[in-house]
This record gives sequence, structure tokens and C-alpha cells, in this order.
Amino acid sequence: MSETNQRLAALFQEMADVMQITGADVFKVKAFEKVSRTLESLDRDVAAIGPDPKKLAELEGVGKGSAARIAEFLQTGKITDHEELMATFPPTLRPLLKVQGLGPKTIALLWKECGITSLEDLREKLKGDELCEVKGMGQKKVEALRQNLAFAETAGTRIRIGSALPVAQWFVDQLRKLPQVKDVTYAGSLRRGKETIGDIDLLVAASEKDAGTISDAFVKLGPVATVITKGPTKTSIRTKRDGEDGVQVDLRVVPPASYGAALLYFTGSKEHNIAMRERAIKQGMKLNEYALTKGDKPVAGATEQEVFKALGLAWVPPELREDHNEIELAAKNALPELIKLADIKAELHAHTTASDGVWSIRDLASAAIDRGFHTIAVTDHSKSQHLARGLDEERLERHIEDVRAVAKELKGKITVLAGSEVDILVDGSLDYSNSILKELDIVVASPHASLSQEPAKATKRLLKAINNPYVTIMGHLTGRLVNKREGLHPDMRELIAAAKERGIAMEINANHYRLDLRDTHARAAIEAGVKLAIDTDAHAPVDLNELVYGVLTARRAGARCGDVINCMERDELARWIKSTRK
DNA sequence: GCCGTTTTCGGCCCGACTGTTTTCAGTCG
Repeated sequence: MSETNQRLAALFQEMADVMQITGADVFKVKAFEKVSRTLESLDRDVAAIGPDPKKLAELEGVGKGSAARIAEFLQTGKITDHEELMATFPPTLRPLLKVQGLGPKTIALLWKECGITSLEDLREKLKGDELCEVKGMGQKKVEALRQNLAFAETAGTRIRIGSALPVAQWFVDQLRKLPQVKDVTYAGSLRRGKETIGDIDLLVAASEKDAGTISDAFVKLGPVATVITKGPTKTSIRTKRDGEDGVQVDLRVVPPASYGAALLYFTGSKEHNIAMRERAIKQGMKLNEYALTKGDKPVAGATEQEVFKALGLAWVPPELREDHNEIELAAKNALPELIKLADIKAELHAHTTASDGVWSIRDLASAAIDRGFHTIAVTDHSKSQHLARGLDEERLERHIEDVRAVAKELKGKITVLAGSEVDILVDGSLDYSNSILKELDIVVASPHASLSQEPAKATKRLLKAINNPYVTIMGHLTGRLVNKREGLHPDMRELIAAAKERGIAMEINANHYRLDLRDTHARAAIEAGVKLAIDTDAHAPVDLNELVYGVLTARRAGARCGDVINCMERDELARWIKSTRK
């Protein structure tokens, strides 16, 4: 996301938060939140649109008022409304919204009645019992606040999909063992394949009378640390903290006849759900988590498919449910046939003991054969990666010979390509000369250092790499690490245009710490007609399992098989690689 | 504040759970 988009999105979100607490019209608050979300998911720099209110108002959810505010920001670097709003508001009050159970109404109350203006004030006041005296606050609420405050202060951000998925799968497996459970799955942002997950949503189909038994069994499972809420059909827990990965898990139990409607509802996104409900209303029906109904007559509910069908829509894959344009496409039966894990037939970015991997060329190739791949590229690090034991020219020459030897041995079983993950140096030149790169079958060019470079420099640097005639794939383009490192913020449009011109591919690095390109970048690449590569960057056998996260990200970007070079048949891929060298 | 296949004004998704209430407000997803 561009820095301007990010700053503007933050300003609008801040205004929305403050207005909530000061008691503004809820719909006005929602409108500001919508503008913030639009800016956040925008695939281009809003500054590039310019300070023309007419053009800005074409953005989703942006009307006259917000367009004028964005234009003001683009010209002056500030928004007058924002400054005025903040002038009367303690800046330390907003973080209270992060405390579970504390909403705008209660925060306003604590502020006005008790003079609380920060988390520190709240913590102090919670030491005694005086808050119980405030209207609407009782002993239980105060106790809940004490617990949730402690959690809000230590809890990290959203957890990475690679941490969440195994936990969710474990709970699903346990619940499936219960005889009362007819069906069970995870839903939420995890099912949509988002790179980070706020909480894990589980959905169970069971008869109404068994709901209590299932909830009871759920809260007794080993990893459960705290029960947040527990009703007959809805239960929330937090798991024990394993490092930073204590996570909230919500369980809903619905009758089998409602399973599809509930799955739809709990998969979200919220925006997709709202759009679906609005569509139902327009067709004279009502949609909730129990069913699609006309009057009081149920129309659909047991499966997602029948709900979509009754609304005149094709089934929308969860990864696309972001209220982007998927409902429009589903209405025209024009949704893309998304890539599947089983479509991947080649791994084009992997490391061996030659640099920082833990397995030999042969073991890597065997693992690729076991996966049913027809091609594997050996791409160890280049010389600047000292810590990763990057290969200097001399070692690379010998390494190429080793790869060729294995390739010869395995001929007929798998194609083994001699490649390199060559460093993109700070100025955009590559870590090997072209005369060396020419020797290789495939070249993945990636940035590893100077990852906080300013955007203009980063763009120039990456452009130079793209335009090297021997580069086949641009690897983990921004160098970001999810929840850990921002990485580069280059002008993605410019890079995508250059990659298109060159005819090379851009990588979705499937490692769940990277997922780089991210979904929005990958979508922009596909829309521009640039081919994607989905690779695991495997250093060890277990890393090949990361492929699922890369495929989920590609699906979120709307990728079909034809957009991804790893789906090509052996000969087609070989021809394509050749075509990148002109 | 935003928006339009009933509308340029009058709507804006819908339900579960909790706590402090005597019928509901606040919060969450």
C-alpha cells in the first residue's frame, strides 16, 4: 500500500473512532470507515489520482465530502475536519477501543463520568471498586474489564495464517470425533485465505438438543485457557498462550438445515455479507445465518450452493468474498475458475545444502517427484548472501555441474533445472555478471538487503532488475515479512508494466511469513496480464507444505491456472522460460 | 456521509450473548 493511502486510511479511521466515542451519527461513522477501507485496499496510489474531487468521488464509498477531504490532504498534507475533531479529544483515549468489551458508549461514560483518558487511567481506577458505582457498570463488568485489559496489553496483532490453520484443523478434527456432530469446518478469514487471522471461527452442524453437549465438550479441550462467552449455540474461548500465539476461537452450532446459510455468514467477509443481504432484500427475501427466507417460508439454507442459487448467483469461492466485484461476476456466471493446489506441477525456487538449505539436490528432486511435479529448479543463493553461504562464481560453476549430474540421472522422471536466486543489490544490479547468468537455466532475482529503502529508490532498483535480460522470475518482490517487517514500497504499477513488457513472471512466495507478492499486488499483476510464479522457496522438506498458502493468496487475487507458470506442462514451461530470454 | 432496477430523500444487515435491567443497551462478529 502506498504511504499516502496508508496515512489517509489511518486519518479516516481515526475520525470514525473519535466520532463514535463523541456520539456522532452511526451511519456517518460507518461511511468514514468505508472510506478508510477503500483507501487501504486500493491497488494504486491515491496521490496518482490527484486532488480532483470529481475523480476521487468515483472511488467506492467516497462521496462529495470525503473526496473534498482527500483532495485537501493531497494538497496540504492535512484535513481540517480531522484537526478540529482531535483538538477536543484526548489522543490517549482511542486505544481503549482495543479492549474487548469496551465500546464507544462505555468509553464515553468512563471519560465523562470518571475522567479516564488513557489505558493507564483505566488500570489505576480498576485497582479499586469505585467504577462499580458508575451507572450501568456492575461488579461483573468491572471484573471482565480487568481481565480483558491485561489481555489487550499483552496480546499481539492478528496471527499469521500458517499459525492459525493448524490450530483450526486440530479443533475441527477433535469436534468431528463427537458423535453428535454432523458436520464441522472452519470459516471466517481463515477460510477466505487471508494472510493474517483475527480469530478462528468454527461451525458445527448438529441437532438443537445436542448443541449444549457440544459446547461443553469444546470448552474442555486441552488448549482452551479462558472461556469468554458460552451460550447454547455460541461459545468463545481463548487458547493457551504459546509464545505470541494465544488466539480466540469462536464456535457456533446450528441445525443441519441452516449449515449452508451459517457457513456463508461466518465465512464473511462482513462487506460481502452485507452485499448479499442487500441483494436478498431487493429480491423480496431475507438472509440471515439460519436461512434465506421469503415471508416466513424458508427458501434455502442447508448448503451455500443453494443459497447462492436462490439469489441468482453462481457459488462464489470464499477467497473472493470481499465485496470486490464477485457478486456482479457471480450474477453473470463469469467468475474465474480459480487455481487449485493440485494444479501446481513445478517448483521453481528452492535451496539445497549448497547454500542454506538442509537437503541435497537429489533429496529435493525426489521430494518434487513424490509431489508429482514434472520440473524442479535448484536456485541457491548468490555470493552477497554471506550468512546463507551464497555461492561465489567458482562454487556456482561446480554447483551447476552437480545439478546437471542429478538432472541426467533423473531424466525421464523429472526435469531438474540449474538456477540461482540471485540477489538484487541496492542499486538494482545483480549479484552475478550476465556472462554467468547466461549459463543458468532459470534465474530468480530477489531483494534481501536494504529493505527499508525509500519508495522511489526501490522502484528504480527493482525496475533495473526486471530489465536484466536473464531474469526469469522476480522473487519476493517487497521483502516484507508478515507482522515483522514492512519491506519495500515500490510503485507496483510501474513494476508490473515493466514485467509485462519483459514477459517475465512475478513470484508469490508461498512461505506464510512472506506471501510476497501479496493478494492485492498479485491481482494487479494478473489484471495487467503478467504471469505469476507460485513457489515455496523451500529450504527443507517441510517447507514444501507452504504451497497451500501461496495458492490461497493466488486465489484471493483471482488467479486461474493460465495465469501461473507452475501450472504449465513440462514442455510448455520449458518454452516459456526460453521465451523470457530475447 | 453515501447512495439509487421501488428512492435525489430516507433509508442504511442481522442476530447472539452479557449484564444490569424489569424490557433493553452495549458489544461483538
